[in-house]
Amino acid sequence: MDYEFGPETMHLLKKPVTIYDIAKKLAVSASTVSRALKGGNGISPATRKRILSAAETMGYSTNSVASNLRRQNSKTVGVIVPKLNSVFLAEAIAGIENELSKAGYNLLISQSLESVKKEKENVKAMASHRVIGLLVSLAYDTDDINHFRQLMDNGTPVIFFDRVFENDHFPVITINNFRAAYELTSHLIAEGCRRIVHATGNQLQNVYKERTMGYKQALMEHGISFDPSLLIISNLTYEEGLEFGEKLAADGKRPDAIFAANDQFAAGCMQSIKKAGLSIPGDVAIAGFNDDPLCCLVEPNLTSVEYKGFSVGTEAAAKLVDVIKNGSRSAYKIVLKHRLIARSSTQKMDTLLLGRDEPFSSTLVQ
Amino acid sequence: MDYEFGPETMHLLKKPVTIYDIAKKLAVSASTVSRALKGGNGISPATRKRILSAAETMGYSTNSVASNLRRQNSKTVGVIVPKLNSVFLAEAIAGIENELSKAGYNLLISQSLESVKKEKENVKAMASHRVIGLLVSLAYDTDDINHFRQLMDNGTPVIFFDRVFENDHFPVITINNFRAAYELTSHLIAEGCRRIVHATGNQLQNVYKERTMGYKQALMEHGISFDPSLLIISNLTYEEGLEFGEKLAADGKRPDAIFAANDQFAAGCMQSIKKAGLSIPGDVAIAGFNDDPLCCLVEPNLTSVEYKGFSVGTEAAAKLVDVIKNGSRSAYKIVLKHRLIARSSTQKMDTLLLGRDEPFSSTLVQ
DNA sequence: CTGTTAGCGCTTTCAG
DNA sequence: CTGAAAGCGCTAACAG
Repeated sequence: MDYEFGPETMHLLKKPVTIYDIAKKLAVSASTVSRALKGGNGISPATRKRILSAAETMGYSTNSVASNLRRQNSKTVGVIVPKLNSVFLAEAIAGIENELSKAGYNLLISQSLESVKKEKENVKAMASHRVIGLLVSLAYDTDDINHFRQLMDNGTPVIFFDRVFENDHFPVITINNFRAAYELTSHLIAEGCRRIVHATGNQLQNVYKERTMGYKQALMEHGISFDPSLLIISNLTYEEGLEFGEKLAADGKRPDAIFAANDQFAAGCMQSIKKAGLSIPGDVAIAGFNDDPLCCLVEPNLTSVEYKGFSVGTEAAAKLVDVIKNGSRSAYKIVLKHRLIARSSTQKMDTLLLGRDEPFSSTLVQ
Repeated sequence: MDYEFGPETMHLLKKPVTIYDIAKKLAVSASTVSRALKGGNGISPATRKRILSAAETMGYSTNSVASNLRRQNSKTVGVIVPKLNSVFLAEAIAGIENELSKAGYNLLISQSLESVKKEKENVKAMASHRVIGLLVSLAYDTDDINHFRQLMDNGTPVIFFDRVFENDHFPVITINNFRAAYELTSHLIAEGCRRIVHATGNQLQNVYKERTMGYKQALMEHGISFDPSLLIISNLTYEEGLEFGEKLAADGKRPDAIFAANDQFAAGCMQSIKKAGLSIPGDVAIAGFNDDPLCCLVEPNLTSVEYKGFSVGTEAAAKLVDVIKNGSRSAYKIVLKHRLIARSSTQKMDTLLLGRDEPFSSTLVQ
């Protein structure tokens, strides 16, 4: 048999066998079959066995579409992320899938491609599919979350992770971005840096806004006045990092450190700064954020903030399962651990590895 | 209003509005509402307008579960991959989502975690959900594809990509792994390497098996006899690469090149070999496979075979859409372009960049 | 323990 | 152009 069911040959297809087919064959009622199939009580072991084996031989496959409609419950969870091809988000989704499949849920996934517009469409699709919960990391330009309102109104739990919007209605899962950036900046200052560039993203996004605040706070506390010309807003791609590094290397009044809000940008900077013949961290110290695997591949190794996508995903999914099953909310904000990992890209002094096994903020904060 | 719909407060939830609610409100029939909503003909512009605006204000959201059941067509495509947190697969899935969402389909995604057992469960779940098509990259230990049989039998198109199983029933999308490995090995030989290690994965997997064959073929054609002790079967992680590199550096009768079947392993080797004080490519040339972004981050830059996950995903999805819409099969095998990119990790001689803009094998092969 | 019955929300003939 | 009626496949009262 070959792979060629054209519009003309459709009639050749066996159509899926239903519980009625099984029922007829065994001369029982459909409800008996239904009961047998779902494995609870209220049915004799004998008939169950007959039904199960008939189902097997007839090639029966539950129609969950029908079942979902009838039970008003889809066993499907939606996930909306800005993009699927990012190490962090891929890790997060892996964590989510892992957790959710354990709980017997399926995953409907879509990407907003960093656009609120598509995000709104995605939400609508999720609503149509009657997902029983939604996990979301917001698009680059999302600046309010009214488009999630309707879902919430009919009781569908929505949980935000990583790129979130602080609010009083939905749980939110992040790290303490402020604190992490504060720690990182303080580390740079401790290494003797004074003119520290901060390259970051859209300030509408909590993650970037908070990191910027942490950066400013650290400067302030160390008596360094904030220089707006050292704050760079960028899309934080590797390429933009490259470009920025080039410009910086040519700069007469060159900064002595770069703190980028992600590792890609930092790696780009590193590349072009090395190419320009400057030494790292001697001339310019460089730090990133996320602790992407690339941190240990570039030379010198890149100082960064560890923030595991997999755990974020796992945590978000676990929280969702909890909310679905218990219907209650135990915390509206979960702050996950982070860890500053100082590597050679910032260690001008002979300092010790700063990575701490006792990270700053651990889990649950109400 | 707060986020706390417990089992006790469920009655507070507005339940979703149906077409009947709209119908009642406007004193028309449900079928009229249905027609209006789906935007075809057979309805007066005036009533359509009324219905549309009522739907809007009432917060109507199509119940696609019901609609799918009725139409016997789910508009949902399934994706099963060995894991979600791999650069290649994340790229592939991004490509798939991109293509499929353009066509108006939704994505049900699951990972087999490299286990046939879970893969089988995943297939069952996909079948239950009545996906209208399935895209699959196989698990590490999958050695037959009978578990996809039933889906095919009721006419659901299944398309394999990357890790595939050659067969006469389902389309398959890959690159010419044999050829790519052949080219890469030949390149190493041209650079003067003679004792070339090939580190690869499970030989049940087409991708690894074919690469091994390409490697052997190149050796043979250049009069180098195949030495089984130079063929390493591994899980190809970075860590295993590190380990292997260490062992190799200590080896008295050291090989002069490593061709790893992925970039992670190659990068690991590079790391520990550099640490051991050997020069790359002087003492040992190293090449990987996939052209992961890391290739341009490590030093020296890693020679690899470009094979873009995004295009593979896009191609697979496009093919699926085609099959779904036209029901026919135009080719059972699609071979995508690959490109050998020689970088400094293998260029002992002063050869030119080997990257060709006219790659070897382009698209469609029947 | 098993069967009957009545829908879940939507689409689709078929009549008007 | 609109309405009535039937039913997709399954589940859950409710009877027996």
